[in-house]
Amino acid sequence: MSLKHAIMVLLETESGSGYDLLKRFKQRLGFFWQASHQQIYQQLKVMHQDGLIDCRLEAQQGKPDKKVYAMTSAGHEELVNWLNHACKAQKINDSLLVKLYGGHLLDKSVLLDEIREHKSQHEKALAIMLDIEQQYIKLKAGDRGSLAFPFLTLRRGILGEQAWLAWSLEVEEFLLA
Amino acid sequence: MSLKHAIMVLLETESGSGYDLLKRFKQRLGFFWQASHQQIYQQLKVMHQDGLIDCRLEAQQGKPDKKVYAMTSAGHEELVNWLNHACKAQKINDSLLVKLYGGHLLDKSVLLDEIREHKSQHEKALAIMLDIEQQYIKLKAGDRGSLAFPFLTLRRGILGEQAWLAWSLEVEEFLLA
DNA sequence: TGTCACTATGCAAGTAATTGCATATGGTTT
DNA sequence: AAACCATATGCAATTACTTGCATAGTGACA
Repeated sequence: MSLKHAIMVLLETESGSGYDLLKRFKQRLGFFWQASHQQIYQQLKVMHQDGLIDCRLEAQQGKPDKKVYAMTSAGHEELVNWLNHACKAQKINDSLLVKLYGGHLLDKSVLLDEIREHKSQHEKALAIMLDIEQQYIKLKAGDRGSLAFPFLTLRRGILGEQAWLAWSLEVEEFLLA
Repeated sequence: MSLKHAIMVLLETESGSGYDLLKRFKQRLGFFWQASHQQIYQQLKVMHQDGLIDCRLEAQQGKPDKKVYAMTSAGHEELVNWLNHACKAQKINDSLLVKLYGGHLLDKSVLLDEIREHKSQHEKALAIMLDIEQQYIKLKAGDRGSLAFPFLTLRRGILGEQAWLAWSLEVEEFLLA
């Protein structure tokens, strides 16, 4: 399980509440990792119990109270340890492909609709990523420093989306032929 | 959940035991779906209880008995129904990218090792897929018929692996710079 | 004035997947 | 003879994730 470690990578840079982390998660890791609010809150609770993170209550005006979490040294140690051990090859369970594999069982038009919807989702995602990429490229060399690693993950997102798009086009052509 | 449906897509074409299905799964869907033997046996049990598949005991010589499963009409109906409903966008939780995102926390050489290992895994997977692609391409048009849809999923595998490789090279260059 | 979105957190129940173990035979390798 | 691989199936415990619900204040919009 490494949702735990994904959260720690974010907390390592900056402390934050569950809600903060949820947003940062979607903005920064969302291109290659998805997690729901329940998952994050549950994990934070467990991690706190395990002493990997500290928790401090913070009262706010006009808004509900926050629980602000911060890494402990035990957490930092665990994270660095995890980072230094090889991770297993990625698991990709894609139901669209299962569907396509059994494509002879359904109507071409149904498939075509789904592929087009799929394509449009990937187009949108790609547009957003290319935009972020442009922002990064415009930065002066000196300002890029700490963003270099996140940028590499963004590149992965871009190349991944482009591959999806190229494939969607092949499938579309096949279905129309 | 669609491991159930992935299994049904396979059973739809041909009946088989859990063990058979496990092998077919790895050969045919393994490029985009991974499942362990426990998962498959458990699913088959549940699907049988739910009346989606039949089960027939088959004695064998020199080998353990088999449980041969086959689709029921209820199963077929459920499958076609699932195929006709849009599926949710794919979830991709990739720990290598989490690691890279926090790359400043570890030694470049450790990262480099992991990326190279990653690259080599994708190279191997790509080689296998390209090989299968060649076999398909060599077939005469008449023999391709039922393989057209599986071929499209193979293409997805190929494009996906190529994207991983291109990205690995970018990362490698960055780490060496 | 009702509805919607945003901030902020959580429980409870159920489903799905992983990890580790267990059994049993036959054939091949060392 | 021991080790290992392939065939063939499964349980039990734990971990991870999903689904649905619940609370509660603020600000904007129509």
